[in-house]
Amino acid sequence: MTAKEKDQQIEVTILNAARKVFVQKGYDGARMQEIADEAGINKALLHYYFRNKEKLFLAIFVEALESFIPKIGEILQDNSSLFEKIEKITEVYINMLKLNPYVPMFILHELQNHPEFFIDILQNKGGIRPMKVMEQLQKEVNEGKIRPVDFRQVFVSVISMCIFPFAAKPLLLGMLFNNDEAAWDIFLEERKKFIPQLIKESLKVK
Amino acid sequence: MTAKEKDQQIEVTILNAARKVFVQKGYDGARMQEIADEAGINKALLHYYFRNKEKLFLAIFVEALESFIPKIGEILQDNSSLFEKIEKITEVYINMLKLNPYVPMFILHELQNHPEFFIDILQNKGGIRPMKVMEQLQKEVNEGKIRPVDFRQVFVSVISMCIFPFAAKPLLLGMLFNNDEAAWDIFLEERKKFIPQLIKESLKVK
DNA sequence: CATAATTTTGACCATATGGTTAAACTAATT
DNA sequence: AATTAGTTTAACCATATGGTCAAAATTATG
Repeated sequence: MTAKEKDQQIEVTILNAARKVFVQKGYDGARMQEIADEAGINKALLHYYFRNKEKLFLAIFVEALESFIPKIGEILQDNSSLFEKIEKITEVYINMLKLNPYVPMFILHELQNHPEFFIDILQNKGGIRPMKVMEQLQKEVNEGKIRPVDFRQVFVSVISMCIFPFAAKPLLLGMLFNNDEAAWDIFLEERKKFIPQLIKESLKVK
Repeated sequence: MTAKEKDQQIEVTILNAARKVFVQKGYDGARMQEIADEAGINKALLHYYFRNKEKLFLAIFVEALESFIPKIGEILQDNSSLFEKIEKITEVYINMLKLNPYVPMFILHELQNHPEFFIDILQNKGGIRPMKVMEQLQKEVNEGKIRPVDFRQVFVSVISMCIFPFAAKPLLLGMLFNNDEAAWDIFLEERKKFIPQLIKESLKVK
């Protein structure tokens, strides 16, 4: 391994450690020492690679934002039908959330808690262009296939139904699933079908 | 004002200050000094009334949990019909969230972040008994009025659609509302009708 | 009014934490 | 091999923070 390769390798190691700690504990709860330990290096070296806590945090936060937000944008823009898009979003997001259940809460918590950081970031990474889907929806309304409805209400509902259960898992697992993780997994799998069906059955004019 | 009254008064003042700071910044981000300042007292006095940060935090957290969770329980238990219950939950929760938009995120964040605190609390405060509604739903299914459906999916969906928009407000406001707060308020008001209608139209067998 | 009990305060303490520095070590370059 | 540039470390620093304490101020009690 050349020096440069090793250099990049350690940077990746640091980012992995930082991601783990920041996402789980948030900016305020995260400790540079813990990140260093997790990465198997000492604190000074951590500061050598990322000048300070804020810079390191921002790297993780932007990465998280980039991995979660634009994916919706892509799907909304593609050529599939309205309901296919809802199915895709549900499927893609629930799968993503099963792998990274804490990321959305992390994003939302930091967004509320440290807005200073983000005024500019959101301008670039936080945008989606819903024009295309809105036209698709309007067309289906005009054709009498679905009832008139505010696109934003539908959109926010789909996203909410996908993401929120992961945030509320600690509560829901006790309340509705007797702390049975397997039942929870089944619930999530069924949810991939339930959400699109809920929307479809509700909007379709029959 | 007698001494006892003043005593209680200052305790309330402290709790108000603590609520504000903890809910906004979370346990890790909150500073005892800031709470003292907010309450207009000094730090030593704060420790005189609430021995330490954890005790003070717990008072606020339990209060938040008690004000948010049992309210669903009540509605689910009362004598109104299934759809009336969904309407009530939506109405009550969105109103409550308009007044306390940060509370649910606060609860969920701390629940993930400091589970040590909560193992026992949840046993008492985190329970709801969905038996009654489940029977109501089952009855309507048996009578052929609504299609067969997992109660938990419906319940989680309603809660998600109510709460999540408040958590995601910083993102949504920019993405869908051009940072227009008035438009956001209208959106929330319309949501009180949209959510029950979505469920109703979807479940009703026509 | 005098004494006891309670409440409030400023000064203080121990520790945790983000960050720095100078020296040691390693690897590339000549 | 010698020099240089880049990497890693241990020791340190300044500050923030939760928490304490003894004295002062206030309030209740005999």
